[in-house]
Amino acid sequence: MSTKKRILDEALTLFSQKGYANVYVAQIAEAVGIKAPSLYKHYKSKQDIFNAILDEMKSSYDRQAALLNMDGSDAGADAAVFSEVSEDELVKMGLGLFMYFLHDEYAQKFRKMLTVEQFSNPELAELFTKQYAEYPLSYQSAMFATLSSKGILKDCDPKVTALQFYAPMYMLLTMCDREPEREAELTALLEQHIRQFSIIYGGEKRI
Amino acid sequence: MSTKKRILDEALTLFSQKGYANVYVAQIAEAVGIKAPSLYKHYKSKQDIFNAILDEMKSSYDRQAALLNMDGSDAGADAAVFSEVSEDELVKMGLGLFMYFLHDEYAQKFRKMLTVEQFSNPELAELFTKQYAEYPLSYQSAMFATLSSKGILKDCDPKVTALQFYAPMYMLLTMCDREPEREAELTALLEQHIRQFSIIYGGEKRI
DNA sequence: GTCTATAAGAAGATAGAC
DNA sequence: GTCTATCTTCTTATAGAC
Repeated sequence: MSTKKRILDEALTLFSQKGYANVYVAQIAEAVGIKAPSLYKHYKSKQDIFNAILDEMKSSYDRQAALLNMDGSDAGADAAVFSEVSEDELVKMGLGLFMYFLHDEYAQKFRKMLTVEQFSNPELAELFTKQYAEYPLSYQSAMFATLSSKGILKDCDPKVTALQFYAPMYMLLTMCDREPEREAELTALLEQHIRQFSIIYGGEKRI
Repeated sequence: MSTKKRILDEALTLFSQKGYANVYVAQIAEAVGIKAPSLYKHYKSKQDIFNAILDEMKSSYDRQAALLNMDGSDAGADAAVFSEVSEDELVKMGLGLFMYFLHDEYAQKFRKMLTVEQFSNPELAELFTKQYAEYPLSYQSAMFATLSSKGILKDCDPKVTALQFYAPMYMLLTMCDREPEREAELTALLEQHIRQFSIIYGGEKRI
């Protein structure tokens, strides 16, 4: 990997652990294996490194969303898939997605960095809400709307239903971020959540 | 108010906005209306100020929990109260609690500070989880268990039910923290959440 | 308890050799 | 592109007068 790219990687790791202000350029340089002044041949300032990470973050979200079909463009089609799955399969899918977001290094570091920097400027606050609330909620909302219209799910406001499905998952994810040693316990709770949701919201044709 | 106390107040305000590392003792002093060196007559270091805030935070939580009967000691009694209320009253109570946590300066600043500092040490991570997940969940869990046993609520795992009730409220709260201008919109969503929860989980005797 | 002056050191960034 | 040496500025903290 190029030095320029490796600087971004190591900086992201450090920023996600300590926050921007607690990371010194010398630390980033050391992690990369060079001295601090060399770093300035690649980026003109520490802030410039942060901005580059943010740019990367924005474009990577699009890639990731496309990968997971979570860009909101095809929720109807996904709903068609969901409508065929059993409760066990729903659990498997939910857990799989959860594990991906929990363990994917890139995703986890982005999430932590945005978490600790969210109040440092309004642009980051908006990005945070979009990424971890708006986008997933709008996608799931579209999916639940389709499922409701087919009578597979109880006929409730899909936006609220999405909130009730997603918010617990997100809370458990952030708990795992803080206390990774509790992953097993929290994952079990996640599974219970999905099963109970499926029972409570299932229409005649239980999903 | 004593200078010593005012230092804590102003420091908390600044820490919650910018994070510990981005706040300089000179800024705290200026907010209090004194010069930085004077501050060292009250606290021996910047870290000492942070620790004092943390101590205050811990004890204030106990006071607050007692005030709101949210210390888990009396969830059964609260359930008795809940079992008598209508859906409208449940909404009113939920919104009231939400508004308190959203607008109470102390509560909001604590929450923001803990949010941005949660990964800086394991003790803070644990405190965060306790305060914003474990405690509220265990309280509500006890309450829902009582409601279930009385047939007022569907007979589901109370821990999961609490998660599904609380996590959406907490998510909306953090969204308001980031983008206060969206309060009206998000509060409306909160009300829908409570109403839908009440419908979905209501037993024969709808709460 | 508050001030001014200042020490001590950390951290971002640059200069210029290789 | 990387290094050593260095500059500059910022920041915590102390000394000592009032």
